[in-house]
Amino acid sequence: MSETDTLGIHDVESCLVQSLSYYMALDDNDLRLIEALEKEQTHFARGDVIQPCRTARSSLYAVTSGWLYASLTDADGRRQITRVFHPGDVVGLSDLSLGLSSCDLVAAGDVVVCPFPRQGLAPILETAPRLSALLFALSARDQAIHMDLIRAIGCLSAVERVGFMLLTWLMRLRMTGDPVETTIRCPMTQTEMGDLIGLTNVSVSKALSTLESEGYLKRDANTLTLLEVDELIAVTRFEDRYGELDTTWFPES
Amino acid sequence: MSETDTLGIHDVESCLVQSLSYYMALDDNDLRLIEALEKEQTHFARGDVIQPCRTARSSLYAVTSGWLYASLTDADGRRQITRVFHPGDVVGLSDLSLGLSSCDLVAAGDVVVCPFPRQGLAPILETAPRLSALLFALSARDQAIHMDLIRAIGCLSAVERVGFMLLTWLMRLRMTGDPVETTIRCPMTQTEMGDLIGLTNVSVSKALSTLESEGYLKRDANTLTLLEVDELIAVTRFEDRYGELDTTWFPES
DNA sequence: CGGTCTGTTGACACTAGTCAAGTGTCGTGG
DNA sequence: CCACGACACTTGACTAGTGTCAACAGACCG
Repeated sequence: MSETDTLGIHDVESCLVQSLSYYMALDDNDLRLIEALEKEQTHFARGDVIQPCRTARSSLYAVTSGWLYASLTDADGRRQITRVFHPGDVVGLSDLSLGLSSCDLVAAGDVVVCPFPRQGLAPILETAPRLSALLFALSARDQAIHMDLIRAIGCLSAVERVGFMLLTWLMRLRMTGDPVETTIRCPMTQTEMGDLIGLTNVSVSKALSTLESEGYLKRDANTLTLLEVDELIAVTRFEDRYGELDTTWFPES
Repeated sequence: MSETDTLGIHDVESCLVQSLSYYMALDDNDLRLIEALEKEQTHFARGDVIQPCRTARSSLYAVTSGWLYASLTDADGRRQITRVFHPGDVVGLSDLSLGLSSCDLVAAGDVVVCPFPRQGLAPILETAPRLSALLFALSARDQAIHMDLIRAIGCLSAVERVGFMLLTWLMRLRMTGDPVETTIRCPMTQTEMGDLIGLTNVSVSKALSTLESEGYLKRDANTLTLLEVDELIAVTRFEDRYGELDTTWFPES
């Protein structure tokens, strides 16, 4: 199931450093603080519950590789996925205010994460105002992403919702990868996709077929290639939240 | 439309102080920093747009009185309300990361807010680690609230969604008011309610009638009284996010 | 080889949307 | 004081988009 190792990470460029420095220059103190968060790595396999719902004082995680998601399952079996995380993301900011975690964290594929306790944030807040501001901004961006999802589920048709989901993933993957990429290697099943955007697996299947027949999409195994990105953006009224981060209000370094 | 005054706020207990000190003891430095955020008050009337979508370097607001909401209107007229704010809430944290604001901010009734610029956060981050942590935790709680809304729109029936919405408001109002209150004086129209939970005004009307006929609810003008709170919580699988805030990870004072 | 999981497709049901008519309230202006 | 329009809400008839159910195909694995 899972395995913990204590390998140093100094030989590889830290995924969290890469992700955070995308937005802001990090000084030596920032780097040391971030490194402290990533000193432990844990592996999970597809379907593993990384952290169950209602965990007390839940951990935070920096994602090193793979996809994972936060989900909530009702007593009657209905499941809602509220957020999908990719390498470089910080997981768990949304539960910081809660004594018990609000979601299951589930590995969507094979995953490597670096868990760290909430107390790991205290030294950052005390000694690194700019890094604190960056984490604050990332928490804010998570909110913007949630609001976009609310709009998608509340306002868009089934086909539009699926297109929206694919665009969200593409723009996120472009942030830490090739900025003109059009292909997504997606480890999630159609049932999981449906649980994310409020549809059944059947509707997802039909929507993907429709997108394909209308020329927006090419499929091959679990690889999805978007063919008409700009048009899809227009149809779904998609807004990219990953491209830029406003840092003008941050404290001076 | 709107009116700005420069009255001191020292004579009345600040709504923001009241709301923040509900969770954490504030020291003199904290109080001075918060006071600086509330030095200006602005009034708006029902329907006024407090701040339009795509505003550059959007302001933050502390809500003094009244309800307001964040909404997004599509070109084809569909509108999604993503969040409703009440007195004591901090508005705008979700747009901190964005150069242009993602939502319209609209007054749901007559409203008094204290606007302050994003730069107002910098001195807090630099000199008040515990207050920074509290704001961070509030941003996290906003996320938890968004995730609950996503679940409601994605998983619940029309009647359940309306019940969920009423419970959310009730628990929020209990936080800064009477903790056993069961009555909500709601300034929002049924169309606005529908835009919040992904329904039409017609469905909201029918759902409210159903809740009333099943004994969950009593209505009188725009006053709503919940009669079977515990049962409604069970039916909608509602989780209260307002009761407690985990402060155990905060830096030492 | 059989079992499990994922995805596809078709028939049908049902929830919520759409449309429309009508009521009640409020504010304005004659 | 009443007439009028604007707006919020209610109710019923009908429609349409997804959900539900079921059968089946293909991939993978023990």
